[in-house]
Amino acid sequence: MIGLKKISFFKKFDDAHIDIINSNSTLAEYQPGDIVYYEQDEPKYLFLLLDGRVNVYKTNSKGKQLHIHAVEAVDFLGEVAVFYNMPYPITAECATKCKILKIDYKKAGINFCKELFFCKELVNSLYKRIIALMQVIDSSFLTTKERVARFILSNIEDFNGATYTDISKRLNMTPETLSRVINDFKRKNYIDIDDRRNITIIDKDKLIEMSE
Amino acid sequence: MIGLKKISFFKKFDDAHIDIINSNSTLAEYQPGDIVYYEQDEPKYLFLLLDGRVNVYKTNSKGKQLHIHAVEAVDFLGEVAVFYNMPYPITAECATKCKILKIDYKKAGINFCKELFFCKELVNSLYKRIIALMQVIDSSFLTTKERVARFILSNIEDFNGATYTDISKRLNMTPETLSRVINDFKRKNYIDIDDRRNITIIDKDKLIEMSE
DNA sequence: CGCGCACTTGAACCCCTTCAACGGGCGTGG
DNA sequence: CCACGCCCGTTGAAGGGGTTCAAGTGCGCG
Repeated sequence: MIGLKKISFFKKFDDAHIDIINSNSTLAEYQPGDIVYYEQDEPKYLFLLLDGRVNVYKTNSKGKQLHIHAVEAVDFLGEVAVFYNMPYPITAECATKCKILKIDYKKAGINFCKELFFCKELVNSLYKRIIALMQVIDSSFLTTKERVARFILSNIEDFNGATYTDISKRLNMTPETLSRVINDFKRKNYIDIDDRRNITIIDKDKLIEMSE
Repeated sequence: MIGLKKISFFKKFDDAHIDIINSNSTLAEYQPGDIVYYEQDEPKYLFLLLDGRVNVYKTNSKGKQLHIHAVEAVDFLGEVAVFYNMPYPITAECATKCKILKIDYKKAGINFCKELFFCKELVNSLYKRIIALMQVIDSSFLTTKERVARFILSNIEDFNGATYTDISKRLNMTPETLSRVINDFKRKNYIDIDDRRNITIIDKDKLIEMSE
């Protein structure tokens, strides 16, 4: 029995609903790199990411990946597929250790849209997806330098502990390109990198200018 | 007074609601090329496209446009901005003559999310946006040849009367590139083009193979 | 007839990827 | 403790897909 009541999302559910969900759900632990679901799979579960971070990306027929965004707990996963009865449109891969509630929504027989409060949550969730997709499209306009500048300005802490290879995936470019851009910024004194490869911003204005 | 009752979307509204919307709306006629709203504008109206087709695209700081999709009547326009109180994320431009209902949603004081049936419509609308955005992202994987092949296979009728310049915008490529690809397909006998520049498919299998 | 617009075609260019070679750090096993 | 392998980052060189620029060409229409 999982304490669903503690999750803000479920606060408005009455006990009967929570029981139904509880009795049709399993809590799973995932390791970094584990796949929650693959693009094209038929939806089986509605996932609720309770702890951790999951990367969501699309893969084309040639195996190339396009990173869309990182889903942070607590949030849904796979809700678009589930509610529209279509194959999962993307692949979801754990970036960290994750705790995920797998809701067998068919067994649970929940018609979420019957409940206004749930419908509202669904709207919120879809809205977040739209914003993420818009950002991907926005950044598809940008050159690699612009994307990196933007990333440094808004996600500098993400460089801690992460490899360039990981970051380059999030930025949809090759590690080589990321390396070249970063070293170019360093050479131009926009940023500095210490021994432990932590980045500090030296010339914020230049970076802002650069980021568009 | 506009016959809102006739529009399927409003069928479930009671008369009081319809009156409120009616008395806070104006019906506007647009010509091809007219802008319904610009990216970054503060939302003023919720638009309901009653007749015609509207192209929706993003523009970057260098003026380059990325076509996202074509909205066909009857559908909302601007609902993401309106419901989330953010600037319009895209630009909407009429492709044909259009009839659009401009709802002054603030004056009307409608809290759409209070009504379950409306909330459901909103979910549907957001869902459509997500699908369109996913398709844009999907096609960003493809080469120009793949995109053109796909377009010929699924939108061949759209070549009638349209210029290559228009089509190239929808496909997010330059007219030069479209011309080169089309003529390449013709040279290889995948398609044929008559005097009036109507396209017929000769080798459908090759096109399918080509489209990925 | 002449003008404008759309399409065509070639050539240069650009941005990024790909490929390849190399170096350095770190853990593991001998 | 050293040796080895591996992964990650770096750097250069080549290549590719598409855009841009520029110079035609052809057609419709006043």
